[in-house]
Amino acid sequence: MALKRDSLKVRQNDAGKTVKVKRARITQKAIELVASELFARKGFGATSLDDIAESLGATKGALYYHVKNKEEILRLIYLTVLTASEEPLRRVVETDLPPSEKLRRAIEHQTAVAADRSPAMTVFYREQHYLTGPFAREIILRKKAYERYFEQIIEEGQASGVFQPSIDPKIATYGLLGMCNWLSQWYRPEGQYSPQQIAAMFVNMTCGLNI
Amino acid sequence: MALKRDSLKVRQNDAGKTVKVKRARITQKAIELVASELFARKGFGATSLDDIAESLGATKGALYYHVKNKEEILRLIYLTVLTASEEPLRRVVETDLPPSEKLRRAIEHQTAVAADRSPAMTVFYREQHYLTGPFAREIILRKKAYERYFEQIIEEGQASGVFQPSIDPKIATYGLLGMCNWLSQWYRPEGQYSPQQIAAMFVNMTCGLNI
DNA sequence: TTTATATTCTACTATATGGTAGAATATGCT
DNA sequence: AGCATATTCTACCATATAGTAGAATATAAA
Repeated sequence: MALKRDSLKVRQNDAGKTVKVKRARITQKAIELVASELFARKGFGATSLDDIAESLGATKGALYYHVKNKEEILRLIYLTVLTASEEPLRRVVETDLPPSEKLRRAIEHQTAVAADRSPAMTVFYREQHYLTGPFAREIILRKKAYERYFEQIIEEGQASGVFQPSIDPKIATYGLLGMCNWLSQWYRPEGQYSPQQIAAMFVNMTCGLNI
Repeated sequence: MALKRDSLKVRQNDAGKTVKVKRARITQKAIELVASELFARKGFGATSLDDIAESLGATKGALYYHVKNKEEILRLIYLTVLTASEEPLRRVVETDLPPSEKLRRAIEHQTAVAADRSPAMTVFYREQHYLTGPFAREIILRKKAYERYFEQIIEEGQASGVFQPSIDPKIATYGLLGMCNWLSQWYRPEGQYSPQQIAAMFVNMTCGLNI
């Protein structure tokens, strides 16, 4: 079922000379990207390693030169999403901006991540139960820590009297994250609004947090 | 691996008489409930029919007397969630209440559904890609129709001048549904707040929709 | 008790798939 | 060119599991 790749054939180049084209080489990143899309579309369990290999124009055996097993591919996706998420949010929290502005930026950031890592995000919030061992525990902890950033911003706003004190910061965090992360269920890049525009509407919707 | 069920043995009843105990009978609903929990915890793809049968104290063969195949179990779950969701929301939309009150009730309803059908909801928003054929298409349509209810409420509120006109009703709907449905990722019945309390906080958060 | 029906169990098949070993091929260096 | 290394391919194994057939057992009615 593996595709016969052009790259294995001898081709004519621009000058008409026959040259052996470099074999299209597989990389970990390529595996991760292709897998993200397949996992998002068909699910981790329903995507076979043969599927992934075929999408890369290679065979299953080649995959195992770059990754230890199927779960490692999933691990790569989780690490990518976390890496893209954590740092920027941490920086927002550590600025001196007023809480409402911090929250605005946090929402913008979360929306942006959900939008442009769309397939990876879909996987991130859907296939966690396939992770096992220490890595699974690590993800749980890092997700909790990530939520804490949002909670901090909200607590700060409540302490300085600009956010409603009647809303539990944890619940508010879940609400905001749900709103933003849900993008992975509906967002399409070709849609009417940019992630920034969507984030702006979300901010407007939730200015109910302000007093 | 199948459990030997007590119900197959001859027991002594309270009066000391030996009686044949009724065999614990499997029903479609029992299969659906057990499967909901297993699917939510391990995923549809990673849950085998043997797993489900074992949780019911039966064998796989018995399952096939009540359902046609594995996908039908998933279909049952989807139908249950939709049945529990659609009607009450439709009634809210069709009342004469002011839009802001309609929206409050809609949020309350959505939160309640997400909370007390928790495993089923997890499955509902995670395993849709395992549905095939006409049923898959039906689900897509009914989900869209469901979103339309929310959009209607928001449009109505904007038309009567009580909701901000700058927010696209579709985006607002996605935001609100995301907020509520995200409960399936974190809600635990033994937690600090009731679904009603959570819904009240969500309503407060999003009163930014009001002018 | 007998009989018909409903329900479950046992044992099996066919298939898909994660993973592996070693051969084959490409690549880059000397 | 020749060699060592990196990378991919082919062919295979072992296992899990959806689904099936028919025997076995329970249930209810007469």
